[in-house]
Amino acid sequence: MAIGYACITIGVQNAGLSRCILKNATEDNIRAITRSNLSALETMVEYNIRNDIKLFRISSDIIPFGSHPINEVHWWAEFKEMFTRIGEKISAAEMRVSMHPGQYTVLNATEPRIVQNAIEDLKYHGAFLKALGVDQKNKIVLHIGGVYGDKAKSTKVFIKNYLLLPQSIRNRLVIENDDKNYTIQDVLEISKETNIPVIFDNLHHQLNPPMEKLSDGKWMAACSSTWKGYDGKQKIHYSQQKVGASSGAHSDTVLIQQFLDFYRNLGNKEIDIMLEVKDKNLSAIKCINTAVLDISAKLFEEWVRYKYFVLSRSERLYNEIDQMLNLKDELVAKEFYERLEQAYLLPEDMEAEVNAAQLLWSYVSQECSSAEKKRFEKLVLAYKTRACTVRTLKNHLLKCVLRQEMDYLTNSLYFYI
DNA sequence: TGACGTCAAGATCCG
DNA sequence: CGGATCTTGACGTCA
Repeated sequence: MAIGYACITIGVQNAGLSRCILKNATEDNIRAITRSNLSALETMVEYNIRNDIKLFRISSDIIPFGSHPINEVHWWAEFKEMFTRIGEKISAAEMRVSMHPGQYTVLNATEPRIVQNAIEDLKYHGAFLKALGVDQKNKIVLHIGGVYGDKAKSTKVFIKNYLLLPQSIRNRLVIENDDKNYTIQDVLEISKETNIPVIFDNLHHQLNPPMEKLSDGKWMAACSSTWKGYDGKQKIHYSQQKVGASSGAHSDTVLIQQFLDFYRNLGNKEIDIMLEVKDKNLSAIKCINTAVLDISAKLFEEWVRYKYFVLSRSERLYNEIDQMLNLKDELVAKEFYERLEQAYLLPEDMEAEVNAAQLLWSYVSQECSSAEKKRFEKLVLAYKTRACTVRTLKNHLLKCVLRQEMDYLTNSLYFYI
């Protein structure tokens, strides 16, 4: 069992990805962005290792224009050392990585150029994973594509084009149900003919259920047998609908009770769960700490990161959690995270925000310049009169914290949520 | 033709 | 100048 997240980390320094637009895609710029992004990847991998996260999706944007003819950089050779080093860290930690070309990579398109682009894109993803030196349990996830008014015919085209792919790419390819066109039943039928492993996506399934009505558990069991030993453990995607948003939109955070209901009903616990959620690594750690690990030791570290954020929302919740953590015997991860969720959902309270900002300021102010002091006071006043948002205030505090290298505060989620 | 999804870059406006 | 707030980009399908 592993639980992981996709592409980017919240609240981790030096882990941001860069990109460029076509207009700026010169050889030098592509090279510089590639180097920077590989360095960010290494930071994210190290973060995952520190936090016992063993499942991670690598962003398709990691190489700018990775499958576009404008990119003529032989990045797999030029950055071989970095790839090898990162790949070794991944393997040594028994982390499983994946990549997921988006909705615009359409292998079954009617237009040959689009099919060719899709093939190039899959080759790019394959080359990236190969450069890392990770084995074929590290997958490339793909949707089936378009329907073009005839699903049976388009399904055949998908299979035909799949068979055109190099064996090394086919070895890594797995297919997923989508929220509009191909149901889990459609995808399983394609798997029957091709032996491609199938990813069950719970939210897509909810929005696009097949004619045949089975429980989620039954569908996941059906997918389970598409995963062979050399493919690694069965993998699924899990997400929750964002309330009030357009259907299919991912929630800001994974609500832990809802996740536990799903998790406890899983027949097969030997399964890897990729979370698709806005707060990324934060929800991954939440779910791991609640469902997988014995967390009492980990929770205190979590609290160090969250505490000022909670204080900025509510002193009552802050005190409740603080007291809860002192009663170690009665410590329950679920209750801890449910209180964090309450804090998330509370509306902004100006008094609480000012209170938290001033507490942090009492640590920061001891070593700051008079200009920083002046700006802080100005921003507090501005915030109180609604002339600026609390974000501005937080950014200023963070800038002071980073300049002073106050390590215990730089990772505080107060600054990032 | 616009919506869909992604998320930083880029542009623009404000004080 | 810093910061807030759009808009753009690059991809393809579908209503």
